[in-house]
Amino acid sequence: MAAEREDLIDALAQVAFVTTGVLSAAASDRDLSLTQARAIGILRDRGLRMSELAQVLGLEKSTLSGLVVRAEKRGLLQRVPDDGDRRAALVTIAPAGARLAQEVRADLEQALAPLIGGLEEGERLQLQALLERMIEHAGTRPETRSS
Amino acid sequence: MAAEREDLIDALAQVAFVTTGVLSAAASDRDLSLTQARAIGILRDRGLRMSELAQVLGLEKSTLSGLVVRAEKRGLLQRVPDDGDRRAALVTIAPAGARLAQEVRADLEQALAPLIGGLEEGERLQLQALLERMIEHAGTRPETRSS
DNA sequence: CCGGTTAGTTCGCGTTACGAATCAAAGTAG
DNA sequence: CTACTTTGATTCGTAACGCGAACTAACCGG
Repeated sequence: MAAEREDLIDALAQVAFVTTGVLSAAASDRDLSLTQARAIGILRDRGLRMSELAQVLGLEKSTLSGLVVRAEKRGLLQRVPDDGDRRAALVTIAPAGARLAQEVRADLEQALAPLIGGLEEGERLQLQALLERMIEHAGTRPETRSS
Repeated sequence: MAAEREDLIDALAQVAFVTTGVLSAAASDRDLSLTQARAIGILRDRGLRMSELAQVLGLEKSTLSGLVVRAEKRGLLQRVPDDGDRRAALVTIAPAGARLAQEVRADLEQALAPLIGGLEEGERLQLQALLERMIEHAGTRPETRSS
């Protein structure tokens, strides 16, 4: 039964690589790095502070600075000063960024279609439910990083 | 029903990021890049030619060269000449690399434990089966990259 | 042999990411 | 009100990653 768990890990890893690979390709078609694509995807809904976004992405603040500067130069993101704390900057998505995010998302969906297309409607829902349960439990862990 | 599919995509992406994030952390604890970790994971079983490994990883041959050189310097991989074709080099895992792969894998398993631990035994098998079906259909697609 | 193809390597370049140092704004005594 | 510390973010130097173009070596068909 330990072997079973190992196989699950393998399957998870493989699917993860395929998914990120596809996303990375869709992103780079639009001159976005995988991380930039992630960032605009995350900011689709809400704005975040630099430090918050860095944590979500698992990056150092210094790394994020550069990333946001580049994205801002391209008009994909924008930094607005957080009123109430003049040190903090709120990163929000700009119209062009939202558009790009939409496109990348569409490409991702299309590229993954053959994978999930092989599943029945009910199986898709099952899969989604299982994945969402996993994500829930992921929140339990405080840190993804160790160093 | 389009919304359902979108949610599945979201769930897939999130799980993919968590998984690669965890793996990346486990790898970097041992001074391995995510790609290096992938490489030694792939070579766990079988040896591959440079070009084959490059394709599996979705990398350019030139990129792989550097990666293998660095890994070889650390005694993780080794290149043996392919007899029958003196141009080709077979990349195989070295003892130290196999040990590291084992460790990384153990860490990955441990880090993912809370996620899959929330599932019943039967659900785990279900999930694994669904993921494996997806991977099968992934093989149908000829190329993961576009440019 | 000789052109064409295939396997790998080398080189130069830009991007990504990290960590240490720095700076400004907040918070916290005393 | 003036220090001292903490927090949010940027800058700078450095290393690794990845690409594409150019190159070498070996195979392959005539």
